[in-house]
Amino acid sequence: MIARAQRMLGRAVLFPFGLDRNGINIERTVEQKTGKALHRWDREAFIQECRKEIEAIGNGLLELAVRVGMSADFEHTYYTDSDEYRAFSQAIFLELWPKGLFYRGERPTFWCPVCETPLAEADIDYEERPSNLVWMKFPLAPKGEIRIATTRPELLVACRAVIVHPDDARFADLPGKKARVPVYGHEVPILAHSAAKPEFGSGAAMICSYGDMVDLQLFRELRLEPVKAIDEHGKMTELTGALKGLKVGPAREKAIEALRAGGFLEKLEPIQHKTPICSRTLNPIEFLSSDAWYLKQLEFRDDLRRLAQEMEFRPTRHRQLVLDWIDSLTIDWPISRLRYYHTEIPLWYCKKCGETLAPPPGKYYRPWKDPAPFAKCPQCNSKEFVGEERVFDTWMDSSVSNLFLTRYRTDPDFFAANFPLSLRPQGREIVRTWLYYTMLKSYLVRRSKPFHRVFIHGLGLDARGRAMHRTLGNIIDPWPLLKQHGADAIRLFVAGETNPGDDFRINEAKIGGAAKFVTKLWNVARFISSFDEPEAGKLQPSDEWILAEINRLVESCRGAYEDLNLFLPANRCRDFLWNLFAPHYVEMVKGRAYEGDTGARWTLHACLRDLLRLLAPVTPFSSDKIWRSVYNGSVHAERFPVPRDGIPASRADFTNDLLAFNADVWKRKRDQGLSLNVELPGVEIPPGLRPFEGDLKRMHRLA
RNA sequence: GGGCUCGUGGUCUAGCGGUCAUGACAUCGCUCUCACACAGCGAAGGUCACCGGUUCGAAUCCGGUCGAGCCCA
Repeated sequence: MIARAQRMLGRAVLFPFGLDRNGINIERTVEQKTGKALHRWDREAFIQECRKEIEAIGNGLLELAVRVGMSADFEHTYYTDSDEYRAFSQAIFLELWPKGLFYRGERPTFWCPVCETPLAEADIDYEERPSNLVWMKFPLAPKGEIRIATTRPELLVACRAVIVHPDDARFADLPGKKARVPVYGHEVPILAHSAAKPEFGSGAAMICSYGDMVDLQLFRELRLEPVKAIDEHGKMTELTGALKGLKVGPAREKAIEALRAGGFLEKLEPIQHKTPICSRTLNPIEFLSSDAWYLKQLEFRDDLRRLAQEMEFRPTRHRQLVLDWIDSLTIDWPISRLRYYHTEIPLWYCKKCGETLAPPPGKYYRPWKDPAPFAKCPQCNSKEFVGEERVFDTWMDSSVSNLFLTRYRTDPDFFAANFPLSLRPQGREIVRTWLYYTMLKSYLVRRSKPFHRVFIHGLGLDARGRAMHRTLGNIIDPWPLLKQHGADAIRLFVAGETNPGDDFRINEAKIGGAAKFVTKLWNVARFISSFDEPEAGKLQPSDEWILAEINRLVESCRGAYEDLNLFLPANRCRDFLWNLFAPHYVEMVKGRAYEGDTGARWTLHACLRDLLRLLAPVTPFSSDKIWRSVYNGSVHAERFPVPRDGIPASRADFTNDLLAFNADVWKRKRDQGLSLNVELPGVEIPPGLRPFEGDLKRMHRLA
């Protein structure tokens, strides 16, 4: 709708269509369909399977995009899993490589035990989930005990310290002493630290590798030695003794039993616990130390905040979403994933000296299968290399779509003319990923904002107001709605339901209501098209009145479209046609129109032309169909109308009186049980409406 | 705990200082009136969340309370 509106405002619009087809989502689909986890597949076979699957899904989406009337350049649809796109994504990586922005490190990060890969902060959601707060007693040395509450008793073996708040009087004498960890028996120091929350649990917390973000920070800060209690598959390691091989859930139960048996368990308190989960699988994530590639981002936060200020946002308040996200970042971006259907990280390692080697940008590199593009290691002259097996986080690809589309690297003139792009339209739910990462990449590559304007739309919600989720099973299939009500009705509903940026509940009854409007438009057009359109006409006061009204409509709709607001035109046009034009103006001038009066005929056509053009971005199918059959060419090749000169705006001042008078006459007839086409004697035209006397008398058959 | 939104008839929404609060969908009644019964006309339905303040006057501005949603901690 935005593309169509911008075109009708006179702009040349580049609206490429692309599908992001890399990633864990498609891999998960294949895993679930075949019942075979990725890491048990042959890599090549798995990639083939994913490709087959994504082709079908992608084609379905493409078909849907066309059917709903997206006005994109479907001739040049791009796919992020094409060799060309992947080569481009790798090229950006390789371009940034010499700048030292990437580093490799072994450190604890977010880890999804289901996907078996490290994740970035952006991949993590938080959800309130029921949990047990386990109250335990830790013996003190030489005597006494301390009460500690935890939600992660299975991590006892990895406990390396106990903390209490420095101002907490209950524990004032404890810092400096030692506590003995139940079941496992090792001693850990009790420390005063402000990270302890006095009001949570007993006020004392155990610090384990790694239960949560606080654990992670404290291990780093206090230089504690981590213990690996959970492995990459989400199972307990042999260090946990009796828990070995269990998944986290059962291990927790068993740990509680062990505490109970040892007399350490005090009580279980059911609580709602904010649990970090993988945004794709919705499984609780773990904090695991693993080897990963990182892209620096924390040091650029001030610049990114500045870029966010330099871009215009629609609605303006949604700028806050990206600012909040930038503020909340705590680690650099882990960009490597232990997955297959992604863009490969284009790196090789020297087998002998371990040197990391990066090839020149340009080609599509698959280090896990391709021969190394090097003759010898520049460090040690060795001729043997190992290809990197890991892949990029998909957002590494998605975050360069703007550079790809502006032909960075391939067409300098085109790039110079089109970067930054004028507009990024996208959903609210991917601000912290697509928008944020694109800002980061454009900043690193060009020190520039990626877009002039960012349009952030809301989400379509189900009937109960919940966002649609595969796991919730509440996804609404658009096809039956399209078949029943048509694309225009759905578009009109979506545009007119809520203000720009707000979420909207998908309401089939209201889509039906929108469909009625489309029918109404069609009927009005049919009526008007039964009259020839004169070159010009002698305008009567009624004609000038409706032209003054439509001038106002044109002006407000143009302004709204400029501002990327579809809500206002959708509603104003509906209101104008249904509540003003059709029942009042059309009825008033019918008599004249049938008699061939040029003023009425010219005005009817003028209004229809304006309405069709104003509605074309929202209801492109019907607007165009009508335009083609009544006038010439396509409405989509037209510009928006402009207010007509020579119509006094003051003519619109009659509107309220006219509406009131018509309603009054209709009411009189009905009170007297008269049909509308029956003559009604004895009605005076109010003095204020004298100019309309002729039309009003004929409309109501006033004697 | 912090930030951002928002609370208007059954549902969704307009109005953002000044006549009896807008329209849509749903409900009810009447009507085939020469574009349209996928219509027209009419009816019922609202303490504009609550409390206080500013003002001649507030749904509309200000403060607070309560509630909802989202994001972040």
